[in-house]
Order: sequence, then C-alpha cells, then structure tokens
Amino acid sequence: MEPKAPKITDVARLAGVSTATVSRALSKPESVAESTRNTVLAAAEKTGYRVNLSARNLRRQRTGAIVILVPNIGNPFFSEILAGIETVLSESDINMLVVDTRQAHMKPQLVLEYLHATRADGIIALDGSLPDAILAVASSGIGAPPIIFACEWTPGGEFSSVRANNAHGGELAIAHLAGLGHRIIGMITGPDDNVLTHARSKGAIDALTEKGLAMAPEHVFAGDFSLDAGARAAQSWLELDQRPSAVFSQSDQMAFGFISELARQGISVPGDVSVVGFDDIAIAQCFIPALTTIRQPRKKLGLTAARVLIEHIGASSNPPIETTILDVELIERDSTGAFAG
Amino acid sequence: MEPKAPKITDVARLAGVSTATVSRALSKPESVAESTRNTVLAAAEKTGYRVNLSARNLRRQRTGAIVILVPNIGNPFFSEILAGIETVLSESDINMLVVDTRQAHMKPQLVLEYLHATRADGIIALDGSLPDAILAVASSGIGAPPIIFACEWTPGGEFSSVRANNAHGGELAIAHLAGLGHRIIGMITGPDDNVLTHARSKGAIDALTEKGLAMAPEHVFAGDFSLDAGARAAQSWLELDQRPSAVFSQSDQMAFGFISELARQGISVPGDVSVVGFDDIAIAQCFIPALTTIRQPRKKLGLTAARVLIEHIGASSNPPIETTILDVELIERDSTGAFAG
DNA sequence: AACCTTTATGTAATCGATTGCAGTGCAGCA
DNA sequence: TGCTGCACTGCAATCGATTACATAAAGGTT
Repeated sequence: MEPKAPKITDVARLAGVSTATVSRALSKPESVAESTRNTVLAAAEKTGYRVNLSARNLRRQRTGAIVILVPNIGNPFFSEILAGIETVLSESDINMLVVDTRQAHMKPQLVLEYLHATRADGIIALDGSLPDAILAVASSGIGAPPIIFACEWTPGGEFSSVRANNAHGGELAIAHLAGLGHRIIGMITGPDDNVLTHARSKGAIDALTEKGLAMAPEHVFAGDFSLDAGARAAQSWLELDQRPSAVFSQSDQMAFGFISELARQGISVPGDVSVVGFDDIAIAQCFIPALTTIRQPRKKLGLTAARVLIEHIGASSNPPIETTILDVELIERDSTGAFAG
Repeated sequence: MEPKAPKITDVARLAGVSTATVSRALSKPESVAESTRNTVLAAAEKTGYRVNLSARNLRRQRTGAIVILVPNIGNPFFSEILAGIETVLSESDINMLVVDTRQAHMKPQLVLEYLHATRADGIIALDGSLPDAILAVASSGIGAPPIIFACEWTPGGEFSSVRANNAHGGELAIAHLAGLGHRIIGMITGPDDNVLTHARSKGAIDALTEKGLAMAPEHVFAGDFSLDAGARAAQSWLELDQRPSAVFSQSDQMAFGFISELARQGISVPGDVSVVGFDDIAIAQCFIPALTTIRQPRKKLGLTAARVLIEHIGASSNPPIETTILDVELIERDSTGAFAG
C-alpha cells in the first residue's frame, strides 16, 4: 500500500547478491562478473531503484553540487554564463546551486553558509565584489572548497579566474571610434569599485593616449551597467557645452539607455553621436540602430569556469592559481559612423 | 596539521554534553535548558562547527533542495522568475537547483533523474512542454515529490500551476489596437503546441470576434518567441498584398525582431504599422520606439510558485491541484498609434 | 600435488546527525 | 515521607550507500 522507495538492500535481495555487489555493479561495472552485473541491473530496473544521494554523499564525503554566486539573477547578462556552466555540469552529474548575492551583501553570514564544504564541493563566483570577510574565509585553509571567479575577479588576485580581455575590449572600442575620425570621445563607466570598470577604462585611456588623445573628466559618465545609468549619462551629455561626438559605453544595457534617452530628446545615433557598447547581448543586433559593440564570449566564460573548477575539485592537492583570459572582438553595426565635422 | 571539519561529537565533547543535546540545542533551542544551550552554542562557535547537510538530510529523509526546470537558462525572460523563486527560497534554507531542459528533450532519462525524490523535495517547472513520459512519472504516486508549473502549464491540468492571465493579455492587446482604429490586425504567435500560444491567441481572437472583426489566416505568423522569429514574420508581412496595419506579437523579443527587420526595410513603427508585445521585459521601455506591451508579473510568478510549492512540501497529505492566475496589464508606449487611413 | 595469483563476492564498519525511549533529579503535593 | 509529574539529558538505533578487508573459488606454475 505504501510504495516506499526501494533501497539497495531490496535490489540485493531480488538479485540474490550482497549490497556491496549491487553498489559495485552500478558504479564500477567492470569490477563485477558480467552475468552478475546483468542480474543486478535487471533487478535494479525491476524495482525502479535510484540511489539515495544523501547517503552516497555522506559516505563519499562530498555534496555533488557546486554553488554559483550571482550578483543578480534577474540580470540577463548572467544568464548566458549560467547556460555555459550548466552545459558542463550536466555532463558531470554535479548539480548547480544558484544563489543571489544581492541580499547577501547585507548579510554576509548567509553567504558564508554557502561557502562551506558541507554545502558545495566548489564555488563559481560571478560577483567580484564579495565582502572581504567572506573572501577571507573562502581562501582560508585546506578545508575550504575551491573557488573560481568567472567574468569578474578580485583585485588581489588570490583566486583563480576566467575572464574576458576587458582592457583589450576598451582598446578596440576606442580604436574603432578614433579610426572613424572622432577626436572627442566620452565614456560611460561601470561602478567605481568594479574591476571590469577599471580594466575597460584602462584599455580605453591607453588607446587614446597612444593616439595622442585624452579624455576630459567631464566626458566620463559614472554608471553602473544598468539601463537607467545610460539614461542618466544621456542627461549629462545633453548639458555639456562641448559634447563628445562618440561615446564608449561599458555595457550594452547602458548604451541602450543612453541612445533611447537621446532619441527622446531628438538626438540621433549615429548621426549626432556614435556609440559603442560592451557585451554583445542578444538584443544588440535588433536594437535600432543595431549596436556596435565588444563581444564577450559569455557562454565560453561559463564553460571554461566550470571545467577549471571541476578539475580543481578532482585535484588532491591545493591547485595553483590559474587565470584564463578569453578574447573579445569588435562587432561593427550601425550605431557608429564617421565623424561628420 | 590536518584541519578536519569539526563534527557534532567535537562540539559535544567540548561542551561536556551528549551529541543529542548539541543537536537539540541547535535545531530546537527551546527544548534545552538555557545554561546548557549557552554552553553548547559557545562550543559550536569555538569549534566553527557546521552541520553536515548530507547526514542531516539522510536522517531526515529529505534533500533540502528543489529543482527548477528551465527550458533555456540563456533566455532573459526566465531570469526574473528565477529571481522571484530565489527570494522565497533564501528565507527557507532550501536550495535552488537549476536545470536546463533543452538537451533534456533529447534525453528524457536525464530529466527523469531530477524528478526523483532522492534529488529534490519538490519541482518547479517553467517548461510546459515536457515529454509525456516524464510527466507520467512525475504524477505517479505517493513517492513522487510535488511539482508545480510556473508561467507555462500542461494542457491536461493534472498539476498545480501559477500563471498570468494570458487570454486576458491577448484581449487587452487587441482592444487597444482596435480602439486606435485598426481593423486589419495580424499576430505573431509562439510555438504551435504551446499553451501560452493558445491562450494568447484565444484571447485575441475572442476580442476581435466581439468587435465583429476577424483575423485572416495569412495574417497569423507562426513564431517561437525568439528574436529571429520576429524578423521572419517581418519578411512575411512585407510580402503580403494586404498588410495588417497593426500586429500583436506574443512576445517582446519577437516584437523587437519584427520592428528591427522592418526598420531595415524602411518601414516605420508606429507610422506604417503598430506593434504590441507581450511580457514587458526590461528593455521594452528603452527600445526605439518604446514598446507598447502586456506586462506579466514575472517576479511575482516566481514568488508565488515557490510559496505554493513550499506549502505543498510541508503538507503531509497529497495537496489538491491549485491554479493561481495573476493579472496582466497593458503598458502603453510609443510603438502603437492611431490608424492613419 | 602443493602453492601462488587472480578474480569475484560477501561481511561489516563507517560517514554524521537525528530522535524515540529511558533515566535522572527536583519540585509539588498529600 | 513517599509519590507523581515535569523538565532535561543521555543512550543507542537509524537513515542508505560505500568500501577496506576477508574469504572463496578458479586457474597457473613447478
């Protein structure tokens, strides 16, 4: 009447062998005689047996899961990275435990829970700005599960990371605009304390310097990667006496907000101002005008991070810190045009 | 030398009590004398003890996780729903295990793994088109964990679900367009076998009928909710002799693809054709033109689904099938205008 | 034939926390 | 004083699978 979940002893009884043999037949098939194996598999099939993961994990001293720390799950930018991670994990029978760190910045205790080995065998952090207290614990000692940063990273460089060549992206953006004849170029940045902001800004400034150009402080609009920040930058741009004829936006979202707000005020892109984005999210090619942008290999970021982490988990000793940098590329579309005097 | 993770016996020894008392002090504090409790908590703090979840789950016969079946993690539409789910779960110390079902449609076996009670205490499916074989198992019997559909649902109605009032959304879209004077109205649909497609189409057709209008078969463009599908619909629209002066796109993404492709061909929105979308994703208000659309409460969908599921998990008996329908609303922006003759 | 390998399987300890049951001590009450 | 009841706490079984070690059988060697 009560259809309880069959356990390994049920299979063993039906197959007429010991539980040890059943366990082996299922996880190390080659260590068991073929005839026995067939009997066991048939019995397992017949009973509908599934291994109890809590029991297995307890015995094996692992959790079978890795946690992904995402700054904001609602942000579509991260979803493609998650997809990449998932692709790799689904082949390794490791589960993906997604945690949003937004409220966590309020409550470091809560995130700390997730960093302990009892929760996960490893961690992928998409959030470079985790509180120091958390990082200290994460990096402390042998018991802690391996952690790897994807996309963002920590300034100190104490952790392995997989990231895009952000500085080069900044260079490409500027080189493109300068190549079109623009001399006064503005920039919409990410948050002040963000490593991506720094890297992209540095690349941009370096490229300008190399061409003998500079960027006036009032042409740098402080943003935070969001649509709103782009719209705010547009307001600032409108109020300038000397307006840049081109703007490098450090995220596509901000570029959309920027262009959209300008359009509302009758300013056209690329007619009145050229705009380069960063990320190449899906909608970029359907925006009007289609957005010229720096493509980040987001899926590959996820794939690579997951692969590296799995390797680290497998390694017996403390693996070395490993930094992987992926190439970016400029995708030229319709939001940039030649400087028109 | 080897800093092994402290276990409950370590805490017990340090506090001078039994493991039973430690366990109780931590999980049912009121069942233990105050002085003892303090001693135990101090000892736990001192050793840095964290409960081993595999052991607890094994003993308690649960997994502490629920799985979310997402058709495509990379699709930003789902991310807000995930955010809603996460918000609720983070308060319940239940983990969120995200699984992409794309490759799963190839391999039902793989998804089946996740539906078993050994993996999760419950399931939220954002994918209404799971293979029947899977659903059969999921609904079969007492051992199976509760499952609830969010956003999409199954035609048979054998499962609880939380969804938006899609039919009403279709009605609102058509009413809006008809109110602007449009008489020949087209529609870009989702996949043929999708419940959302059916509901939205039905609402649209009903609203037309009520106004004495009809929709010609050649004005129905078969899509799949993607950007590309919208672009394809634009091609079809261009080839028509009699072109609809307004189009209801069953997703914002398709609306973007549609408008973008039309723009490329010199057709303007809303000048030459009005467009209403569905979803109100973030970018809709920044698109040019800003998109008139039907807003779905995506975050609330996630919140509600998670709450209902948690309730079901808590319930001892088989809970009744429960359908929650959330309101949608029309957000009027710039992609629709009065019929101009 | 005696002995050593190799292969296949079983026995039983183990992972770490939870919890039913039993015991202890103390207060209240007749 | 003796008894009952209550509040705490401890003992030990238990969750289900894995695996080190022991055992047994079969094959090979001299």
